[in-house]
Amino acid sequence: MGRQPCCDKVGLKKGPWTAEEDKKLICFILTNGQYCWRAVPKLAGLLRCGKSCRLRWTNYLRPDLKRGLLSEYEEKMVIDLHAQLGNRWSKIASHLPGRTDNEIKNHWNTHIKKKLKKMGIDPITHKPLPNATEQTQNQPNQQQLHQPLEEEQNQQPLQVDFDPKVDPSKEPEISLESSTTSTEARGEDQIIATPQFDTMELNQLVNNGFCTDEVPIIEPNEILMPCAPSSSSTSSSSSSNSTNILQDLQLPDFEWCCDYSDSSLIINNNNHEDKNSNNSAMALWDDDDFISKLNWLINEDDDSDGNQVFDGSLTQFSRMVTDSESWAFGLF
DNA sequence: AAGCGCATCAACCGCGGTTTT
DNA sequence: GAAAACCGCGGTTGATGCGCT
Repeated sequence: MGRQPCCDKVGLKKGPWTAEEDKKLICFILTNGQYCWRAVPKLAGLLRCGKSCRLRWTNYLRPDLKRGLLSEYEEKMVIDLHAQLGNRWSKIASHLPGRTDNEIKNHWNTHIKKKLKKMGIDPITHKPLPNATEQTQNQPNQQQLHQPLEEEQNQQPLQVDFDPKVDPSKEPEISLESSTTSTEARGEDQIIATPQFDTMELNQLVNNGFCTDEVPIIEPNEILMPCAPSSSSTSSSSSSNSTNILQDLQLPDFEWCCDYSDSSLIINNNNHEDKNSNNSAMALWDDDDFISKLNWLINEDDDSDGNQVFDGSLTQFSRMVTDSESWAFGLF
């Protein structure tokens, strides 16, 4: 005999998640962390399968998600990584903090594919389309941009280090020299997350194929959003467009951080002096007022079935998670 | 204002590899 | 070792929104 089924699929809810479901899932993960997914629906009081919960969390509710269109640089990264990895969206996503495989996949299919085709580039092979040679004469040599995987891997690629200490408002510097100081873990799928073309080609690509008017740039520094109630925050016009719902709530300053090395999710209070230090540093909560507010937010509208009474102080949880839009809809 | 078509993206489905019994 | 469930991934779908006529 094998295992017992994780859940009885009869009677499970499908389709779009409601704010209430989001809230339940968030509360559960707040209290338990990312737990065995098959147990989550039952324990969280959700009529969903664990798979659906995991998907909802990873693609939508995770607080470290960066919402909004991909920036130019992210698009370039995606294109280059796709040239190296193909449709391995999760691997590509792992090089783009705050982005999910689903998001990248969607963006590829809806935006990048079209742009590449428009440029006369085959989005699958990353080579000029056969019938587009004329069109590509004015374009950068795409075979230079994206060489076949085997060739690329035998070369010392250009390299971009995602160093959190580097001013995030600037795009990562592209080194034209090979480097052995990559900060990323070396693994089987280690890909130097670097566009395989030089800066001139990059500029050509940007100027010829990527209209900056089309893609609002989200700078890396917007991943970690300073949440001081900004007088001119354009994102405050709509909660649904907000990068972080807590901005909308105008709670005390903090920023979401994420230690991508082990996927730990943390909240980093913006008041900390060391906020620019390595993201892997576990931030502590020292704003009792903020904590009490969050406690109140969660407890204020507790589930009537009592499954998710969030009766502990948030300070006891090392991994804090929350969501943007669902908080807006679910808690208010 | 209504109808239509297109674009977007959240969510589902199915598969393959891994883990557990 | 086999069987069955779990998990994660990639492909696809369908609901919704938006722009155009």
